[in-house]
Amino acid sequence: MTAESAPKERVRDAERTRAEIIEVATHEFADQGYAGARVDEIAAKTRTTKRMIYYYFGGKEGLYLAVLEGAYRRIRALEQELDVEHLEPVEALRRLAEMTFDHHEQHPDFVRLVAIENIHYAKHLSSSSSREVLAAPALEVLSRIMERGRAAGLFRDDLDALDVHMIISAFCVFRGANRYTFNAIFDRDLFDPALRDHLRTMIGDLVVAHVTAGRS
Amino acid sequence: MTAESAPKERVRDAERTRAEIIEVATHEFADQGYAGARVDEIAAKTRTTKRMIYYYFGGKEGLYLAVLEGAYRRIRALEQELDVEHLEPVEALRRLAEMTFDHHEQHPDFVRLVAIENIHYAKHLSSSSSREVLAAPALEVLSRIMERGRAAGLFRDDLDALDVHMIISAFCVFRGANRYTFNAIFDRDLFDPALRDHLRTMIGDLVVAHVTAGRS
DNA sequence: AGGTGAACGGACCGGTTCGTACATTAGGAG
DNA sequence: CTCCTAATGTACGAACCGGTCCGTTCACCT
Repeated sequence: MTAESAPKERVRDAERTRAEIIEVATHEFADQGYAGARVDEIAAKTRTTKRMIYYYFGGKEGLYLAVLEGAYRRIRALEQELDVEHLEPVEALRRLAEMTFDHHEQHPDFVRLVAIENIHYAKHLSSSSSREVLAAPALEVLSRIMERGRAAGLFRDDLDALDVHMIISAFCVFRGANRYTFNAIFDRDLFDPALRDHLRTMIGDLVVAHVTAGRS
Repeated sequence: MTAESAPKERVRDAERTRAEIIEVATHEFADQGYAGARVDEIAAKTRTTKRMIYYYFGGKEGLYLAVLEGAYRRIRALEQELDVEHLEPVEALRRLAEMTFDHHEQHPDFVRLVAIENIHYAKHLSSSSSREVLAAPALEVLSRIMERGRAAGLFRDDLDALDVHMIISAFCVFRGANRYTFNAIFDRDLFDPALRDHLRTMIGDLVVAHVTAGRS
């Protein structure tokens, strides 16, 4: 034994193979779309063969579903980490918006997969193990912030948390999902590092202005 | 001659055939994506044959490009109609936002084609007859409104028109492009007629709150 | 050690799909 | 009327692509 801590490099390792297929497939589907992605190509970029894709996932659609669920699972895990309970409502809201912003910037594959899934009318997401995968924890955090803000008389009292979530989401998703056509038309790269802080501040300003509108 | 005004129903009509192909292809590409759309299927839904697609557009990619350019051309034509010069800045801005909202609601195919084009990194849009097709007239209208708003001391003076345009666009595009996953996750159909007025008012409120933030 | 089942590889198949060669007709010009 | 070309239809080919068949090898268990 040269290394006892290392769990021994097995030639045959189901979990290892499965995970590698998912990883490669995530990039391929995100890059090419569902119809555009090629099972042969995914297999080729793996250390294993196409046979294994069918062995583990049943087929192209099964693989896509696994990719989608994996992506949502990872995102949900990240969302659950955020803790803004200790901040005052206005600052907490801004931070939530900025964290969503960072989040979407750091996971372009996820943003693209969501766009692709929408092209397919979310039919995979609708069936899947929906109820378990879904339910964004970010929304619960937001609800709490807004409750506190309302109680303190800082926020408007006619607002729905889901509406506010949509505003933040729309901004951050748009930036990632539409950056290419936006750049082609307006010649502005929304992912230009020099623009990042500006946009990040903007979504904070925007949502704060909205929930505090009418209050001095 | 049974009808003199009717331009005679010709059996062979290049423009007619061409237009019908574009129309059908627009729906197919918007519905299935580029890779998902089938040339045979498009041809079958036309009164003509696949041969004509290759005759007029050279191939699948050429057809897609023609569809994309046509969609942008139609949208641009609509944008040029809007006239808010007679309204005061705040109302004008709200109206612009609401018109964009209506606009995206009435042209779901366009919204989907933009999403699809982004999946392809806007490579078709970037090459194409870009400079001519692009340049959204809506942005010029917006610039004028903001200039007037600033001059009247109603708007903040540190805002960029393109930023404001992005906010409006993000909201309206998100509603159309992400409605399916949003509905799957939050069980709220963003195109539910009962919700329409609420969302329409919201984008107006949002953008007005943003540009007037800090002003009493 | 040897048996057993999970994990794996590679060749292959059948339908699909983009694209084309070739034949044909409509309809206007002269 | 005739010719000539734009416009159109039919049939087919070749590559592609998702999916499967069959055989092989590894790792663990007794």
